[in-house]
Amino acid sequence: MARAGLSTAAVVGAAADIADREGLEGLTLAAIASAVGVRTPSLYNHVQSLDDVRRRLALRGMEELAAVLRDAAVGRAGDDALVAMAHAYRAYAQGHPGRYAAAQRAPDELDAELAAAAGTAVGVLFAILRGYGLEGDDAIHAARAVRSALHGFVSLEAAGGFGLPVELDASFERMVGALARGLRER
Amino acid sequence: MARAGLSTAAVVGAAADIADREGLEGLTLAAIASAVGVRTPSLYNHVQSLDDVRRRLALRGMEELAAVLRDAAVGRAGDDALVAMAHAYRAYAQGHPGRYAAAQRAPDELDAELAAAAGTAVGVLFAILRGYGLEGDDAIHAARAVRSALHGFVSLEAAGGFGLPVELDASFERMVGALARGLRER
DNA sequence: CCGCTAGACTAATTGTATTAGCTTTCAAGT
DNA sequence: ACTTGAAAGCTAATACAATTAGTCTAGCGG
Repeated sequence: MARAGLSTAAVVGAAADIADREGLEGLTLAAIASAVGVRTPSLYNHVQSLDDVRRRLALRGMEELAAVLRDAAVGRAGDDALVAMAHAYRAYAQGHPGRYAAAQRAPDELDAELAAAAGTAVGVLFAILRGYGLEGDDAIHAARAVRSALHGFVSLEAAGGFGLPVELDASFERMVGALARGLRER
Repeated sequence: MARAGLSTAAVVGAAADIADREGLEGLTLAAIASAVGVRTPSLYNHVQSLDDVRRRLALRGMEELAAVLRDAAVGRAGDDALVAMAHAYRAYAQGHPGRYAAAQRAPDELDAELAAAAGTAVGVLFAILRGYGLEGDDAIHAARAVRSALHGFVSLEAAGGFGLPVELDASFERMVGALARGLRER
């Protein structure tokens, strides 16, 4: 009963570590409680439910991803910006697989915060696309294609979907290069 | 106790329906048992565990996907084949989201059947790429890019990750067109 | 110093997977 | 037809996760 000095942020932080280490399915209230040194029901003083933890984790992941992308793109333009952003994207997904996976959940309508964070991340992409002269519908379609390629690659990579992990860096390089070419030559 | 005439295939079939309807998380032994009109423990006469069900579901999904892709590509070549295969891919993922999601799990080393099914599906893609003059490493990198784009698109689409689902068909068309161009112009 | 609330706890409920052991059906062999 | 044995159902029981209810106390505001 010695106050554990817990907080919502601490709970979500522990959840993030577990999700990154064990995967999203291994994220359990019991595991979180054990990690922060408390009994499971005590977590309910800081979060509403396991699903609430997942939502907060998704938000944190999306915010971190948006920040990483922005940092990568700032001060760059054109292919340079696109390549830097793509590598930052992949690095984040590799370094924080649990948070990245959590961030891919549907926004849930009510969840304005998550939608805002996602908007920030997509905003970085749109800024880069503007450097290619893409605006309006063209930019929307292009952004969807770029997101598809990046998300698809890191998802398949994380799932071991590419068979032998040989030459994955080269594959990614080439794909990003092809994306850049596709954006330029439209 | 009137023999329900159950079989492994029937269990997996019910599981496939549930997964497509409710999502992979909604796939529970209790739900399957209820669907086939049996008590939960009776399922163990036909499958080894819930994870075994998931594995068999993944196999079925990958086999179906491979068949669908082959059917779409057969008798076509070049852009025609690529476009047809891409649309078949998306249609399968949309029509059978649970099976598609199940099929994305890691092969698990031992699972030669799933690996073989995945090999068949990828083989269709390689055959199409050969029509673009791509062989060896070039084909591997190209296949990874195409798979990334397709999987990324259908995943984001299924997760509602694209915001408003406006113009998604057009986005997909354009992305596939860009893929075709990218393969040609290398 | 007092009291009250936030935050911890234990106990209990529900739902899931899984195992054990019993029972019944059905078909194959006599 | 009769026996019998395994396959396929069942109930009962265990273990673990999420969640709720209700209790207790630390430690801060007055």
